[in-house]
Amino acid sequence: MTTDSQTPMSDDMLDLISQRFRLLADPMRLKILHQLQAGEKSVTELVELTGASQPNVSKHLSSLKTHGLVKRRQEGNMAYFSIAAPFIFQLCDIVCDSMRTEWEQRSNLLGN
Amino acid sequence: MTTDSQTPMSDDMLDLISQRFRLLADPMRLKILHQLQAGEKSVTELVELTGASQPNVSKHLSSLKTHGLVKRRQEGNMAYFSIAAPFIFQLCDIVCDSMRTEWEQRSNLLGN
DNA sequence: CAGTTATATTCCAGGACAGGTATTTAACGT
DNA sequence: ACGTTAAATACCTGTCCTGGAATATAACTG
Repeated sequence: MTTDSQTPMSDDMLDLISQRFRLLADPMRLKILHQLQAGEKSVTELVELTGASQPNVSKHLSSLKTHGLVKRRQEGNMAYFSIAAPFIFQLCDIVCDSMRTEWEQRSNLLGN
Repeated sequence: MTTDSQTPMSDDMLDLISQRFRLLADPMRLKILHQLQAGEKSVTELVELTGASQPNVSKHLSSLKTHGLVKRRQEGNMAYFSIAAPFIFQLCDIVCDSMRTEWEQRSNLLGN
């Protein structure tokens, strides 16, 4: 299924979509998600891997969880987080590909 | 080609990707892009279609153009804008689909 | 129970950004 | 040249949001 380009999109829908994108519009959150792509991680692990402060990581994880992008599993003392919405990597792939093609076009303009 | 989940992503790359997402993380910009999906539009047309002020629309178009998402064509007195990066609609489609499936899951939980 | 470790939360300060108003620039018609 | 229309820019303000520091909560250990 694809988005209809004819019917105008409701403002509520636009808000929801932009909300989703805003969640991905932060380098630290992307970093966390990228680390989680390799598999489930505890908060402490993510703190070490990202170099961010523990409260900062916890806060980002909280918002990611609220919006359903990650899920949380508690085990004893610690909390393990993992990806709940694999589609985000499709999004990142599309963005990365678009940047690659742009760079290629630019280098072609310069090189030839 | 797909994003490598093994090698850590550089901070610069994460910044660039998040920048792209941030461009889509605004309802008004999404509205403008959605209108442009139907075809090239002048600034005045976009002002009418979106209900935003003219300076506001111009500013959004400016940032969209700077990041290569739209292109500008001048004709006499007026400026026509059109989509330069169709991949953004892939992104929106993926997000919309993800929201649809979430809602279906929720309604299933409630209904059954 | 006291101490320690892991995580979450609160509070605050600084920066980024969207929208409004006013103004400017540019191109057209008379 | 003047007036008008289209678009862009400058400036300001309020708001959102990120990150840091301190604190709170929760679970384990002895």
